[in-house]
Amino acid sequence: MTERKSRKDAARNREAVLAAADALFARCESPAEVTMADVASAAGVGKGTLFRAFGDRAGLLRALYEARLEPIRQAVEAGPPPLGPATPPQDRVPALLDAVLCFKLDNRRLALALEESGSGSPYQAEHYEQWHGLLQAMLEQIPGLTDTDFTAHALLAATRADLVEHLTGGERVPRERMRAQLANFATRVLGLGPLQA
Amino acid sequence: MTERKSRKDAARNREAVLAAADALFARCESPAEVTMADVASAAGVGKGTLFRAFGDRAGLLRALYEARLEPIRQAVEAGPPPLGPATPPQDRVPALLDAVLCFKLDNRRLALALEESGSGSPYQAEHYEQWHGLLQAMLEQIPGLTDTDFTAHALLAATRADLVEHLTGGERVPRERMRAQLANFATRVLGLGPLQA
DNA sequence: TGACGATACGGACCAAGGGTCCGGTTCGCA
DNA sequence: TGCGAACCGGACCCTTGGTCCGTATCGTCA
Repeated sequence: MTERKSRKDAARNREAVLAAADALFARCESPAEVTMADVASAAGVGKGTLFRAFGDRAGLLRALYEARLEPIRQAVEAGPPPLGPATPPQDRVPALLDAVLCFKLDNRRLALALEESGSGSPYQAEHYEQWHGLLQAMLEQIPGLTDTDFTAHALLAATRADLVEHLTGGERVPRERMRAQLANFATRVLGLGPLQA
Repeated sequence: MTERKSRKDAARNREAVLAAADALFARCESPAEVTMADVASAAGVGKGTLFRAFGDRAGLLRALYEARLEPIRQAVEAGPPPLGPATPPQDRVPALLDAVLCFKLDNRRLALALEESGSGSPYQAEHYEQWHGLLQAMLEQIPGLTDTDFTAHALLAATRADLVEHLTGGERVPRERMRAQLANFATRVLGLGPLQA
């Protein structure tokens, strides 16, 4: 491990900040109304501590996001089917998209905060690169598909946090229905046989 | 006309502000680095004037966007094929998507500014509602398609400004290639016959 | 044309929030 | 137990969106 041991008060504070931020983003309506000062005071910590630990607001969001994302990443990299690597692409692509969608559904506020307030476009984020790369590699193995780079982007775009938020919050689309619609859409894009209702 | 006559200095200033903002957003790298004060001074106008004319930053962006969008809207509502209403849906859907994509390509910075800095999600914007509604109505007329609401969202998501920006700016995808890829993607989603390279 | 009410102008001003700084404290190792 | 390093935290700074009000301009009516 290259990680230098840190003082335990520092580690404790880092955890406190993560927990507090998590709670605040979950509680609040719009991520914009959670200020860094709020997070600091909720964690019982000074702003200096917060910024030293995470660099800036985007850093805090990223750290939270990555922590939440870890289980899914594990399941994708070395888990059981249909997410794991042993699954044929035709089934794994929809499974991956479904996992991403469910993640966004379960972490609406957080994903929203990261995508909108995160410095620059979400396309520069490391985890996006990973999802896109993986998805593209899977698409590449499906015969008859071209433009896998663009197709991967387009499929992932259907799971954008603000779209998900709009569908659930504004149009009141239930979770299961949305998952079915995305699966249907993916199936159609993959061009697998005649789609059924 | 319900529009009350305004004083001509007001009208002149409004135009000056629009022109200045247009130029600034086109010139600058990221829309975030164009401040309201910049726009005001570039237009030779005070901040008060600017805010009275447009309400807030989002209002200015919207006004600019709408002005740019007008020609396309016209072409869609009552123009020649393939954009006009006389075109069969199978051809009109790709045409519409292509038009939207070209618009985003031609107005990258502006669209980016509106989508990211525009108050709230871009899904609350009036023009998005219009595009989505129109697209959905067209999809509805294509036999064999279900989930037209979601499908319309997903197709439009493939033309999001930050994705377009990422593809052109980061991945250096040429304009024509991108248009072809989107057309291909749309075709596949519409489920029309076997797709060719 | 002169005067007057209404409207617009514009820059000083305000508030909020992200990010920085540094004196004081705590930690952990010898 | 002593000491240097690391950390703490809140006061402070600065940018930026947005407001306010005294002043200038417009347009109309006599």
